[in-house]
Amino acid sequence: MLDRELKKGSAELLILSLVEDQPRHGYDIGTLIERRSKGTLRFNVASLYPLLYRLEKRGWIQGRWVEKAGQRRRRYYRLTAEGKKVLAAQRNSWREFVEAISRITGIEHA
Amino acid sequence: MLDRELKKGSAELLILSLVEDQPRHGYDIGTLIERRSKGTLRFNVASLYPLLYRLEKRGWIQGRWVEKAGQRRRRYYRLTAEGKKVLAAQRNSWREFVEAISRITGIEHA
DNA sequence: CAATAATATATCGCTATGCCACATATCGGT
DNA sequence: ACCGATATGTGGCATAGCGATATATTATTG
Repeated sequence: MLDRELKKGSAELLILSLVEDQPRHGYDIGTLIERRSKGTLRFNVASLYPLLYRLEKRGWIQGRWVEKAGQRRRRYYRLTAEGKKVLAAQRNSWREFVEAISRITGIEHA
Repeated sequence: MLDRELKKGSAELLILSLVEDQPRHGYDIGTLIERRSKGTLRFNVASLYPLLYRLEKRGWIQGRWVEKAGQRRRRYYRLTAEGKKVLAAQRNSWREFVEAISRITGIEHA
């Protein structure tokens, strides 16, 4: 119903936003989304990790393994230059999308 | 990533909202969504019609054939009592969803 | 110290969804 | 006669979501 990019947009938008300021690893991203949304949003690992691989393959994020004594290895993802552009575009798409739904359903947002 | 209801929510929400005030037929719903969203949202018929059948099967909308001379038969859908409840719930879910995304991505809405 | 929870990444396989492409039918305009 | 708009409908493919399951390490708690 919306163009392909927009539809996948909300999931991708969340991840790209979270790695914007600092590199984060998958598990961190998953728990952050759940906590910050107060439980409204939840990522299943079987969706989250494959999505991270897709984003990396597209060159929007770049991962690297970090191993520290006393903790399991983690793969930290940072936003690439290309990813920054995509994030900006997706933010606009999201705004447009929400406005469109508002116009049709009559829902107002705080 | 969101619960099943929420995810299908946006598509269902649009349809339920549009048949809230008056019965509408499928083609009308499709063109209305496209026009009111100024092209941002578009329903493919191969998604729209099956979705209408699903909503009717669940008892949220009720369709009836209307045949008038000088036009092709149309199936008009009206919102059922059950559908009204679902619509109210989905409006709340949608608001929650948008707020959650806003909190995580830092996007403000007009 | 043994069991359990939390952390962290990973994948199989089922189901549902989206949509391209195509099909059918009627009406109005050119 | 042809084409575009209106109107409904479907087969089949590609993809996404996710429950279930697996593996490995560290922290906690009885």
